[in-house]
Amino acid sequence: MDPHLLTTFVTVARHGSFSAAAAELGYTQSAISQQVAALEADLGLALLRRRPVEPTPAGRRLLEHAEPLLLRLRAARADVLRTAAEPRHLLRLAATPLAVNPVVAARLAEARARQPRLEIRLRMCRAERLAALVAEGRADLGLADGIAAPSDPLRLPDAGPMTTTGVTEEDLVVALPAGHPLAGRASLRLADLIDARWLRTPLCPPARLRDLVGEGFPAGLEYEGDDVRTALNLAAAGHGLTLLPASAVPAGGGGGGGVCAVPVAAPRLVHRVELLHAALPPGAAADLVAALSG
Amino acid sequence: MDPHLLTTFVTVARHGSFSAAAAELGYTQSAISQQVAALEADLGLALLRRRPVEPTPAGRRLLEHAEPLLLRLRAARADVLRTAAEPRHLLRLAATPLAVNPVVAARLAEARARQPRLEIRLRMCRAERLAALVAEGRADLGLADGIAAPSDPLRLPDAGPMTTTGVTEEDLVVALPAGHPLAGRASLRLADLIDARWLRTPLCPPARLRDLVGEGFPAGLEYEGDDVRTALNLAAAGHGLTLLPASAVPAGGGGGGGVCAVPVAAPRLVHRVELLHAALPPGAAADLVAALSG
DNA sequence: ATAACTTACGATGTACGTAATGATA
DNA sequence: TATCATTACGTACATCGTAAGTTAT
Repeated sequence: MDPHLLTTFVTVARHGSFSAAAAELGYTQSAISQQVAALEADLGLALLRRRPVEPTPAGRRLLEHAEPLLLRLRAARADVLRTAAEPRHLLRLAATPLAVNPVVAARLAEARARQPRLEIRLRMCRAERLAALVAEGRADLGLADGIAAPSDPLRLPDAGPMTTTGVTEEDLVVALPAGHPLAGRASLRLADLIDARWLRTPLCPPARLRDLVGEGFPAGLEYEGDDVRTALNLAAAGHGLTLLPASAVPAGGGGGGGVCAVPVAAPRLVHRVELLHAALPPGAAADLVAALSG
Repeated sequence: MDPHLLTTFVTVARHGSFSAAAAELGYTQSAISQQVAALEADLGLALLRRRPVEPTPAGRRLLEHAEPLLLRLRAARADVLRTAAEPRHLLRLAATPLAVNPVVAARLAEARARQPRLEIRLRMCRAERLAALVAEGRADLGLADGIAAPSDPLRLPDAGPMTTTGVTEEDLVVALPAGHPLAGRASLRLADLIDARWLRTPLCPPARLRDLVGEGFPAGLEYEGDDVRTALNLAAAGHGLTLLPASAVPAGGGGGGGVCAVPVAAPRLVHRVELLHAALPPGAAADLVAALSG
């Protein structure tokens, strides 16, 4: 169960090919073959069926363990290295697209006003990768957004010991095309929309949507990008509805061809932003955490 | 961050000695020295200060990560191997001393009555080790007991993905010596006992007691064993109070020199028993789980 | 026939043990 | 000075690459 072999195994399984894994990892096909063989010999059972390359049941089991295990290993390494790190004036912040709402942006501004030497590099990433990024120390702070019941924490993937703090909670709205029968309502229940078409976009993770709206919700268009205006334009054009924080939808829904934001009354849901970080590097990080936590 | 080196490092830190670690792991002193040096070189920082051998701050950090990491690694290995295991007729059960209460014992009997071929080997262990034992596959099922709010899960150490099921909940009582001023009461509040002396015993983990009773509770006698009758005898003799499940304290508190069990009315607490298991080996395990879950 | 994994084998590097050296109480 | 960790060095083993072999499409 050498992590080296585990990495190779995971890569082979992901590519479904020994040669592709070899290319990615910078080994020869032969070395990969030997490494997989060594892992199988160590465990005493076959992990991959060849030609086509696909995991056996035992292999599938191992895959479920290997990824989080390797993540924790990298996280531990990063954490130990942080104890000896230089104080940083540059903080690397990772955020999901909807996490930097007006409140968060304002608090970042306050922090920078108080600490002129503080530099911030903000980088966007998807929610699934955010926790890993922070755990591995490739970002100092993470801002994740998601949909939750009021005061409930977000369900983030477990990437080892990390601190999470609630930052903001705001109303959740459904973005409806201006001409939609429910547009203009003061609020609505998700149950009213059970047959509606939904926009599939990482802005509102499909997994979460399935929880909220039910299993077989009819899929509208799938938008793989994470630009809010694009999503709004698609919603306005009737490609499907989408759930967004109120602040992401421009006010004055009267304009022609726009979208209309209707708050979700039931179930009680909010759009929540959370700050997550591992052990903080010495320097300005602690101040920024305090500023963001409000 | 080779697990091999990590194991060595943890062992050295535990013994506070390279030579003792060498003896335990079956290496020479020299090999241990080289392994620790290799780990330090890999991370680029000192992990141990020598003579006396004790961890540096970075080393302490690494120790916090290493133990759970190695546990998860062993757990993953055990889980994968289980997928290819033979069906077992012998189930290895691990339990904390108070987990096998009358209800649990009865359910075990039912299961054995239904499945005559089923063999059970029951082994006692402390709560801290139980989760690790199950995760590593050294026990098939674990029965843990502890104190919790009604319907709340126990706070067990995280040892990787595991299923936990509530089995029983019963009243929590304070075992008081028969002559105690509060003996004979129908119920009491823990706050009434804030100045009482408590028996320190693994039967009622001191950490939990500290949560419940407050920080500086005066320590009575410390009993390192886990025999309930011994603890009751000590309580009867006035060495200190202890929290126990109602079924562990014999009824009829009138007898001379015995203990009197008084239920805890506030805070609302119960003695809870939970069943935990990883992926079940094929065979009788699933039936036993069903029987225990009731 | 060909793309893809496996096996054979030689070169390189890593890891351990023995033994000598160095440091500390 | 005795104990304990480190360093030096030789050996054994593990790992990788090249190249030949095998197998499924």
